[in-house]
Amino acid sequence: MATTYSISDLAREFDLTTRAMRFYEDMGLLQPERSGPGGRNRVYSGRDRTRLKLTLRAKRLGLSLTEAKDIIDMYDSPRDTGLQLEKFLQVLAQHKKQLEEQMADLQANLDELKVHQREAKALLAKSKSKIPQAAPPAPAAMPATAAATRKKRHAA
Amino acid sequence: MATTYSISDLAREFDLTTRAMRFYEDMGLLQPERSGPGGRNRVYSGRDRTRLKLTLRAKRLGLSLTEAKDIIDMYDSPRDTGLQLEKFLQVLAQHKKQLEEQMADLQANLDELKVHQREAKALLAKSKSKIPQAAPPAPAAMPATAAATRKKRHAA
DNA sequence: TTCATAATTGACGTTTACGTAAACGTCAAC
DNA sequence: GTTGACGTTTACGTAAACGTCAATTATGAA
Repeated sequence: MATTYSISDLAREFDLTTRAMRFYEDMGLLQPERSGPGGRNRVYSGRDRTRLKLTLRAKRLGLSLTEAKDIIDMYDSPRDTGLQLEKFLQVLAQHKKQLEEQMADLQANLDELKVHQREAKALLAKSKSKIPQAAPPAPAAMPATAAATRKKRHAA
Repeated sequence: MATTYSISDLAREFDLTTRAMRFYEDMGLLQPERSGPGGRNRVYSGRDRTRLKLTLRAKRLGLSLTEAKDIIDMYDSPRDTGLQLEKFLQVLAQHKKQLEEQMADLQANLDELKVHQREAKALLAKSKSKIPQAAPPAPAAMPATAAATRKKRHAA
């Protein structure tokens, strides 16, 4: 039999609340089966787990849940005919372009960050070699970014 | 005299509404001067323009406006003393780590995307060389992502 | 049996990031 | 002198993504 998961299994593994998981289900991202009396309890498949993982990765990259769903569904959809394949390739190309744009943004941030890092290190070295208390000139330009700082849950 | 901008100048340049710009001001991201009778009209400096640019880049990478402000302010803040410099370097290192994590996410997405791309191309070639109408097997796994698909404004 | 633990379904609350009027001022053009 | 383009403030509305109860049920341990 295929491995399955309870809602709290996945919630623990990916550090999110069960509320969030049910919400993702409402959004159509997950489609767990049911078990127990009256089919009350949710049972998640490996496919659900994968989709959840992809969803969270998409979120970290700034996508909305709807955007995430669209893409995941596309990758997950049947591509039987040649027409579907061509359409699929089109969307892939577009998606790829977007990813590469984001890569550029990221790279720009990293580059600027490194400049500041070098600058700061140089200044620090100078202030240490000379007088431990001085007031060097002002900063230079300014970059910006930081990856998603996610909130911790009730993980006792 | 330094170059300045009106609110619609910047709104046009960065494709956002004036409402958004005023909102960014409320958030502390921009601090335009005032001009005209009673100092009603906003006048943006080059520094404002830079901060706006950085804000939007941060947004594209999935940051909230508050997160963006924190970072931009930090890069923009005075770092006179050695202690401030060390603190600055600490935060930089942390920020860098986050950026690199995001890089990894992005790279993973791109990699998976390329796999699918190759697969689809192969299938398409096969279906073209043999019969133009066939039904090959099911898809493989599934990646996920796409950069921020921003909405167009009233740009008539 | 009773108590704790994990699960369920509502349903209202909250934060973020603006949208969308409404109502007014100003200046140039017609 | 009024129309239009651009600017302002005040203020309510909204979509997204959950948080946070509340009320109920099932299961397993004590």
